[in-house]
Amino acid sequence: MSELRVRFAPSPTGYLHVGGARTALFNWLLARKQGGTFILRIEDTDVERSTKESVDAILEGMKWLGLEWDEGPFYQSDSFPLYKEYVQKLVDEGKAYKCYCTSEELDAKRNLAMQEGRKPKYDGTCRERTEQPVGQPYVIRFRAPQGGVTSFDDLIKGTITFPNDELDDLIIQRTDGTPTYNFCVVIDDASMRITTVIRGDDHVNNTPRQVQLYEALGFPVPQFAHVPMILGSDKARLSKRHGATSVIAYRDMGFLPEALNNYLVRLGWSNGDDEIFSRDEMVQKFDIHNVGRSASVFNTEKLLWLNAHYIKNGDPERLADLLLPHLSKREVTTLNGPDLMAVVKTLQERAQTLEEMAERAVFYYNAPTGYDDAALAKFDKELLVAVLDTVAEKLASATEADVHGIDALFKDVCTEKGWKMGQVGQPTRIALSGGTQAPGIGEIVVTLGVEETIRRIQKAREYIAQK
RNA sequence: GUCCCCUUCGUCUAGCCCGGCCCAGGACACCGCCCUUUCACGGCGGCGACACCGGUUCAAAUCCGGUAGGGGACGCCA
Repeated sequence: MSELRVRFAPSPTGYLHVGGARTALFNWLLARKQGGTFILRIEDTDVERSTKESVDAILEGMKWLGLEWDEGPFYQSDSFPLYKEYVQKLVDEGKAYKCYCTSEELDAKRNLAMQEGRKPKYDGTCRERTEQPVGQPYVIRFRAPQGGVTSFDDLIKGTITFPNDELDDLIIQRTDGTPTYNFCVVIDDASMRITTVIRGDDHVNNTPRQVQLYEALGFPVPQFAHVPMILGSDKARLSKRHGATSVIAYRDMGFLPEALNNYLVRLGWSNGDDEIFSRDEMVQKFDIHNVGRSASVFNTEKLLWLNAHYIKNGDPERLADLLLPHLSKREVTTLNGPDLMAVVKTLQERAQTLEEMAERAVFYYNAPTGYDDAALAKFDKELLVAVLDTVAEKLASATEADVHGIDALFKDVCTEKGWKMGQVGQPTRIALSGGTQAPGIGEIVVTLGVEETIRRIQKAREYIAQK
């Protein structure tokens, strides 16, 4: 067990999105790789926007991806007394002070500064104030060091330095007495003894403030690793407008968790030219130093390719289980039809998602109620009838019931009657599935069973004869 | 506006730290061919990038400087 302690700290204001999932994955990976501890912490200091539903959605997403945490979930809202204590400590030491400026005044000053092209930072009105108004609402601000620089060594981006003059006295406690984000993270990361903070790129600018806080509080400063953003196809920050961003939405669209994990880990991180990683390989090969410095675009095409790969190589039994909800969504019941595992096997090489697989599996359970007339029109009516009759007849007396045997049977029909395989296979396929996009004839017949096959062929024959 | 970060094929990336093996490799997508009873799978091939400008050097994708473009932050949100 190493001393490494990392955490994933989402704020419960929505579902778990792919960006957060990747951050969580990197944390998890590093913890597993180094035998460290992965902690889940819910950052719900914003009582207004945090919801129980969001917490549940996030946990559901994490579990689906298999990112099991070792400690937590901890809730920041449970630590309010702790934060208060530290705020008081800073005030007592003169490292924080009360500020009576109202939000309105602050907004006005900010806007003015922006207009005049200045940095919209707090002007320090209350920093050196001596008289303390009684009964007036106030916030508490951190007395940030002036002059000099604050810098830190980012595991991904290298050394990053900020002039202290760019930083202002941030609010650490609101008018209502609740603590703010930048303060809470520091207290939490310190008290949870986090050694490495892996988080989104968008936090880089918060880091120097936090470093100052660590130092003011006398806590050791952890290491930081800021992972680049995930962008949409237009290179703008990924949002709903680019399509699905929720991890659970991907599950519902028929993606496998291993595919999403594999996709996400390759977004920003690489191990030479490797593309496919099992969980174990990921853990074994992951190295935070191989995470790229630039943002990457989320590309569904590649995710689809990976998903198809994992479907193709997946365990049919497990896939069958996972397929169930997608079938019931289509009101398909597998009770009176072929074995679902057998069905899955015929579809593994033909589906990119479980949704697609379910769609393609429907005909196995619900006999076609209509046929692809356009496809049928390519053959003479007489030929169709003759083919279906012959096939049904042959099948009725068939002794072989495996795929090879059935395929051989169709070949025999062709040689005996002088037909081409296309003239026999295609009509039969349409008779059995209703359309032209289906698994191999032998596979369908064996999966469906000879009896049901003959029934369907006869039904199609009737349909064609009556036209 | 200010600060911080980023910039290799359409996309994900290797290479960059430790210049030459790179007129830049892999993958997805796309195009073509092959396989084939459909749809797929698979195989083979093709298209396609070092943002730009200077400098250092015998030699630069790799080092240095600048420019441009993009992203992020600037909240009593996290």
